[in-house]
Amino acid sequence: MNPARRIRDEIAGAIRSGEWRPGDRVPTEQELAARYGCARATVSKALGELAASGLVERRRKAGTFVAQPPVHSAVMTVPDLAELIAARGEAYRWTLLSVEHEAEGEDNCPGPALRIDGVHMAGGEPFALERRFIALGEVPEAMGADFATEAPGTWLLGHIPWTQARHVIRAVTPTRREAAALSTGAGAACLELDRTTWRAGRVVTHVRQLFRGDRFDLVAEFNAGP
Amino acid sequence: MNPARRIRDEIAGAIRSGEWRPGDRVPTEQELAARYGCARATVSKALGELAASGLVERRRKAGTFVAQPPVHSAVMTVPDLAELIAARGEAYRWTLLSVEHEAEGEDNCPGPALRIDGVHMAGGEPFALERRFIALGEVPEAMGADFATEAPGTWLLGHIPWTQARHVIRAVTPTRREAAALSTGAGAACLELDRTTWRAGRVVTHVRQLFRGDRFDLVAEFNAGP
DNA sequence: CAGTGGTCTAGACCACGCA
DNA sequence: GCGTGGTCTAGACCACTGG
Repeated sequence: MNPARRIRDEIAGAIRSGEWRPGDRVPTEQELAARYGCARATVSKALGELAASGLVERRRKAGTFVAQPPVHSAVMTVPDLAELIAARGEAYRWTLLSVEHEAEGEDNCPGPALRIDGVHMAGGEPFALERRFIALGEVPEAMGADFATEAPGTWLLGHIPWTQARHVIRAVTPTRREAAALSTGAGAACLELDRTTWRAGRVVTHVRQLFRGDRFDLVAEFNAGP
Repeated sequence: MNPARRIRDEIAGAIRSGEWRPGDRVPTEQELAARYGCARATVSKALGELAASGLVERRRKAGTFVAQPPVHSAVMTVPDLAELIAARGEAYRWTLLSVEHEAEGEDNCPGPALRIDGVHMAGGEPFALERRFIALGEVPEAMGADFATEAPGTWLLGHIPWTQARHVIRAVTPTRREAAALSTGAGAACLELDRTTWRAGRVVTHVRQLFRGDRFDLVAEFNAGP
């Protein structure tokens, strides 16, 4: 076994099992190097990975300590709708409702923009409503795209990879129009996913997706450490 | 500037700006070492960090490549309710409704368990309903805890740090009882957060929290790279 | 089988922050 | 000051895997 991996996993195990408690001091790099019979750089790499994953905190002069558990963050999977629906064994289809050219998009997507409305369908049934703004200042080629055949999210993935994004998740009661478009009851709870996407600090697109509460949920995993 | 940091940031910038596209080949460690005038180990560290953050993919013999953008994952903040409410400037209070000792908890928390029901209050108003199971096989000391004065989540944090967790987020319509307990309309959408928590592979606790849709939303950030 | 990343070593110097 | 982590070097060997 890798010395670095072994050191990392043994320390991670001691922390996760509760043997080492938050605030406990981890042995110094020199002590660990002596104990494991390896170079200090190897120990440094192992501790660096543990620090990067949040299991320990390192302070100069003071030493390395077991960190306080950050129970509050988790990695959430925001699925690609086409993939998600295909994985369920249902047929996916995108239905375009409208494309409008606007001089001023909205708060979350300023400047000239396209406003695209459509529906994601699963097995012939509406699955999610989508309203999207695409900043034409950032993605002028969106003017020439055909959003009737390809969902705008899919098109954007091919043209603007490597973005940063912010998601806001809410539970909302749909309007009558929305409920009708989703073929759901007027009072049925829906999950709203708002995503704003940047590239190099500038908004590329903003999308609001509305899901039937009885057909969609999000899953997030929290796994501290390597 | 750190050579390693500089290499890392310049490559990350080239990827995020779109200059280097997914699938593009990154120069070899030797080429980068020569270009930046540093040791190969330094380049290796920088590329390793980029790989750890998902910006590049490394394959032996083949080389290092710009990865496909994983638009589907984001880091979600699952707030500590007491902190969240305090940050809003409202008074936080936990109200215990009941504690039951059960021989068999439920699917998500098997074996003997405590079942605890209660309400998280913000500024005198109900903010979230909570039903929690605590596995007594894993946390026998929970029998002696006073869940009237301390919310079970807070108590657990002090006794079982460093767990792994899985969250499921849904939009639901509350039952009449739940709506009444939350002081909200019978048809108002609510956000449900289900969290199952493990330690060393065994379930420690399972909690279902129900929030008023008009008073709570979740935020997730996606920021690939360092 | 050759080139790439993966890992490790032994040593060095620096920066920081507590005493 | 002085001990800690932070970083870097030059070199080495290994493991994998694509051509």
